[in-house]
Parts: sequence; structure tokens; C-alpha cells
Amino acid sequence: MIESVNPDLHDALHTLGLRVTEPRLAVFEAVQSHPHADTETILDATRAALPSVSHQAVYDGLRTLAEAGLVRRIQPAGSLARYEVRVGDNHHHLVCQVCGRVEDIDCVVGEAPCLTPNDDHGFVVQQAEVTFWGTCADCAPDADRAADAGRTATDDRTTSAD
Amino acid sequence: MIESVNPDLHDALHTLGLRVTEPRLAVFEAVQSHPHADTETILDATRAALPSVSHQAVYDGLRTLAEAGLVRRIQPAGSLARYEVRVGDNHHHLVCQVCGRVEDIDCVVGEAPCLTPNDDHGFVVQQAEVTFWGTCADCAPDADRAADAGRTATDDRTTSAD
DNA sequence: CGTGTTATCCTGAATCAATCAAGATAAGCG
DNA sequence: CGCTTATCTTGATTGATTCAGGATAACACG
Repeated sequence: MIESVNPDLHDALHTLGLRVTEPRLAVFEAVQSHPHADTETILDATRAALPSVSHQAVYDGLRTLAEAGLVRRIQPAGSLARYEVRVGDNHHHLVCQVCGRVEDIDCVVGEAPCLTPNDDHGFVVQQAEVTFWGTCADCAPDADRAADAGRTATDDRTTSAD
Repeated sequence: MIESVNPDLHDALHTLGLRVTEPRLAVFEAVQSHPHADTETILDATRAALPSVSHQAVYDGLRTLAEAGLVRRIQPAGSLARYEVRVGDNHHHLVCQVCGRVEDIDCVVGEAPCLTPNDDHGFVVQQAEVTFWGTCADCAPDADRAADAGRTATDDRTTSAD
């Protein structure tokens, strides 16, 4: 039922010693076609291709693919887990504080060195994750309306590395 | 039972039209003395000062204080909600992927401009949050042992703005 | 192409942080 | 000091995620 058998994915799973199963392929395609979708959306999308797939197989597939590095799991504070297939390409996220919508930020202005902590507290740092919090265009009108009551000069504030 | 009645906190609550209650003061002090603690730890710490306080009052107090901007709620992926009293001072976090321990990073090397997205997708960006993922000193031995089996040149990789 | 091993999936139940609801209490104004 | 109502208490509920045991099928091997 999976029309496009992704050869790269097949090989990647195989190389990692993981079995190539229909649920896994369907879950991967669902993530691919629904970037930043939460688990329930992935579940629905997976069932569109493989109607009989179980709830558990999708959870398990997402975890396995994430651990294999084939999908990336993100979870902005207060949000459900979300998944995407873009991995290892140095991008970050922009999250709407109103509706939770997520967009990709290909890179930040500036170079990687700016993402080095000044004191690593003895940690071995493996990754720097940047999340931009804001209000998306669709939700902006609501925010404007709500803010109209108490608009002040502080609204001029835009990005701050807070 | 609250030995040190924080005058600043008292005023801040009052100015915001919020009532100054023992549970709120105790919750604030618990957060202050247990940086990055999760809700259960805050609950226990609050009860050390105010034994009869309810579960709900602590949840409510944390939410109220967070909405008032008096405490900051952070929630690294896969972790429970954590709280801290440092607000508005431009700092970020370093999270251990093994034990979940959180440390503060006062600032990143480089300037705020490096934390401006290159394409805001129509969002009004209010804040940039940086989370460094790594392994803390206490957990490092475990990681070393686990990695010994398959150590490769890629282990040289340190920070990347991934 | 058969066969065996076991990773993976399915069904169904459990977990548990967090939230909701309704009545009781007390903060703070006049 | 008394009134209003924000806040707290008690108790139940939600809901994403995980756990468990038996059934199925991927794939290594002969």
C-alpha cells in the first residue's frame, strides 16, 4: 500500500539492523508529508496509507525512527511532541505562542560560534537548539486586539536573546 | 511560617492586582531556593514551609507567578515543567540528556544579533530561547563507557547549531 | 524456496503530570 | 468590621504516552 518505497529509507533501516516494515515506512512518509505535525496527526496520516495500523505501532515507529536519527522529535514547551524529517541540516524553529504552529528557520543571522556557551559547567555539549517564540500572522490580529487595551512603548521590543 | 517576607515580591503582586497569600510566597521561595526544580520538588519544598498547602495551590501559584513574569517556566523536551526566579536577564540553559539536570548559561558567546531569524515567516518574534543539550559531568562516565564500544572520529564533534 | 528466530506489531490496560469543578476560606477594600 | 470575590481545598478527571503479553511477519540461513 506504500506507493513510493523510499530506497534511502529502506537502506538506512537495513544498515542500522532495523527491519523494514510497512508501518515504519508509512510513519516516515506521514512525517515527511506533514512537517511539524503532532503524534495524532501522524497517526491519522499513517492510517490514510495503512488503515489497520495500530496506535502503538505509530508511537513505536516514531520513537525508533527518532532514535535512528531518521526523524527529529521536537517538543516546544507546552506543546505535544512534533516530528520532522529534516535532520542534521542546522535549522531551528519558530513557534507561535497562540496556536502552536511551527515554522523552520534555515539558519540564524550570524555564525555557529555565537552558539557556544561561555561556561559549559563541565558538560559535554552536543547540540545547541534555538527556539524563536512569537505570534504567527494568522494569530496576530487576535494579539493586536488583545494588546490594544494596554499598548505601550515596550511593544516595540522585538527579538531579544532572553 | 514564611520567615522572610519578600517586600519586592509583595509589592510586585500587589501592583499586579494579585493577592499576597502565604501559598504564593511559599511557592516563590521554594522556586528561589530550588532553581530548575520540577513541580513535585517545588511542592515538597513549599510544604516544608507550609505543610498544609494543597497540590492545586502550588500548581496555581506557579502558573500565576509565571504569568505575572515573577518566575519563568522552562520545559526542555522530554522533561517535566521546571521553574526558576531568574527572569529578564538574558540567560539560557544547558540540559543533561542523561539525568535532565539543568544549568544556567549567562550568555552565549557573540551578540544578540546572531539570534535573529533570517526569515520570520510573518511572525512577530518575541523571544529567542537557546537550549544546549549535552551530558553533565556526573553522567559523562556512563556516556564514555557506552561510547567506548563504537568510538569514531565523529565523537570529535562538539557544539553545532543543529 | 522452506524454516526458525525474534523483532515488531496488535490488543488492551495502566501511568501520572496536569487540569477541571464546586464549595469553603480569607485577602483587602470601603 | 463586614462584604466581595480571588484564592485555596478537596476530589475527580483528562489525555498523551508508556507498559505488558500474546500474535505476526521480517529476514537470515540452510
